[in-house]
Amino acid sequence: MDTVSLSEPHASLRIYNTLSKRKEPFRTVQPGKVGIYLCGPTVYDKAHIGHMVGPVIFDCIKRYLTYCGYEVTWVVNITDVDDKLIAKARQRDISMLEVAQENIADYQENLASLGVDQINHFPRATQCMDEIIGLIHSLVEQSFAYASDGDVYFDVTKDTGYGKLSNRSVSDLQGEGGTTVGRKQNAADFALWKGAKPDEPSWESPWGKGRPGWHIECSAMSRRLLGKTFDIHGGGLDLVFPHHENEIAQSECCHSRPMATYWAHNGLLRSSSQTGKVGGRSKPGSKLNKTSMADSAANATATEGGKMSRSKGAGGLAELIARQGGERIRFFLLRTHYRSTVQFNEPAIEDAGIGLESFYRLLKRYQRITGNDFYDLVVPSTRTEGASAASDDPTLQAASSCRDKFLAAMDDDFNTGGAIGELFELAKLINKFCDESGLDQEKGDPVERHQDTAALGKLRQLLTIWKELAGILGIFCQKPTATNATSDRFEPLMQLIVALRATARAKKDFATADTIRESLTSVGITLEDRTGGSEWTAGDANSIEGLMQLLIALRATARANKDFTTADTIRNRLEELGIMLEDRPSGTEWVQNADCGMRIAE
RNA sequence: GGCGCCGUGGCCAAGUGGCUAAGGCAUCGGAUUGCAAAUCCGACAUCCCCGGUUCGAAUCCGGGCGGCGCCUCCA
Repeated sequence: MDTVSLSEPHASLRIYNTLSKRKEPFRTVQPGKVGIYLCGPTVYDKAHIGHMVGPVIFDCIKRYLTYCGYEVTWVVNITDVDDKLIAKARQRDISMLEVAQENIADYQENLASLGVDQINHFPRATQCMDEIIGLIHSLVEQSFAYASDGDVYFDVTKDTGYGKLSNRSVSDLQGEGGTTVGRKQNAADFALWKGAKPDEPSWESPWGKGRPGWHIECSAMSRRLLGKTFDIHGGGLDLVFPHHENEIAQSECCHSRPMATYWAHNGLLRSSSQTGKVGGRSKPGSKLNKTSMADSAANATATEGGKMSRSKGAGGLAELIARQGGERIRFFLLRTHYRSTVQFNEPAIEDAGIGLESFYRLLKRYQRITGNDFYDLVVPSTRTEGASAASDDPTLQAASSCRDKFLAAMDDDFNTGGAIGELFELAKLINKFCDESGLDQEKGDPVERHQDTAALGKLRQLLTIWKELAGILGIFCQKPTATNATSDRFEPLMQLIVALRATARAKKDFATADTIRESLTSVGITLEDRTGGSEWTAGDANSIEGLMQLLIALRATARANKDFTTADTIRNRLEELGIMLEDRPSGTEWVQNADCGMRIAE
């Protein structure tokens, strides 16, 4: 086999290679360019969370390589022809194409939800038939493959390197057979082309009508989009054998060149019992828990333990994302090194979400102090650009050290878990800086405000570093869109409640103030008193009813205390929002005008 | 049976030969707060067991115990 000369190694980046079973310095086929091929799904059914592990880590890998100055092309293939697709199409009485189309849409929506947006090409097997047939033809011509009764098989005995990826020998594999044993010359031979059975989707070929074997599409599509030799080939650990072993056999025998320099395999997800606790406090009166319970039937597979797979009924990724949010799931997956097995369960995702929330509070703090939006910060897009000049400021020095450690972790085979540790460290550093510089305090004195200018500049620098690093992981890149359908009502109601509470606090009526806060807590809203006023966390769809009940109760108390000013304030403010209160003997009910008197409450 | 992976505090999880074993969650103290929340400070592990190599090991080697993956479709 010909050798391919590679670029000089990157100064610090190392990647684990399944082929050599060790970490290697990173070199590329073409200087400054990287080609990545990741094996995507067979789209016979909806995606499950296991399908997201590879895309999420490779999304980070591409971001990181780009950040390191490489021009990266990333391909994720889609297998849209296979036995299971055919079976599914028959079962549903639609075409194979339709089955594929549906599940591709599902897959891509899920990717988008997890922030995976770096993929350049999604080639589909059915759209690459010419390349596939050409490749098989070449293998037959070179005697690496043989036609047999409408099928074409790859002859593993002709490939001297066969088994090098998965560390097996051809003789080890000769015990196997399978249903096609009669047509094969060796038990370990595998199909490149399968002759069509009646009523199966098929394509014309020199060997008659048929369809490609599973492995050949990847050899064909990677060659078309990335060349005969490209840099990184990825996929789940379960694809090492036979899929990737066979890809190597096909491509390398055909081209007499290495197929890929690095073979990177992500660990598999395991579902584990939901009863197994993974830290994480449950919020008081949390609606999260309620939802988890309600959906526990849908997650039956997650309670069984063992490997995730569609054949075991795993699925419902879209529902999981709806429940947990894509960012949490992404963050959850990145907490663990990509080659490790991840125990997957919802409490663990919620646990990851708690950490994420502390980051959001930091961003909010930045906004509160500076009046600027964190998402407007412009960050360095490359590693060299981000390298800060030496500073004698201890805080900036410490931040720079966090950045160095973060990058060192990423350099070490994309250790996102270690990198996230540094993100937490940096966040703590920034919070501490805010605490110590007293930036949260309101300054009336112009002299003090002037002193703050330097501190504010420093704060901006610190957040910029934080955003730069978070961006490598693909988190906190863009402002989350407020999706709360109730937010139109929610904000004004909260403002009213908080104003009522502020009045109570001003009058040292702490009993009322505390009642209000506790009531909000039980509806899932946390109130935080700041120097400039109270802040609150977003509620969910059910919060509105809770807020209304709280207001009704507050008004009732005020009326009982003959505090008609407060009672009327509540009613009048609500009226301005188009909400009418109706006092009935059975209690007060509320009606939303906008909905033509349709009662929302019970 | 063949090939391979893993076992770090209550839980999750970095670290793979040498400063005080990252970080997150949880817990317990303290600062702060009207009280909280948030934030900060502090406390909390000698790394499954045994043996070996070494001046020195969680980190290397051997053995054991335990968990898991692939060898059939699978990310």
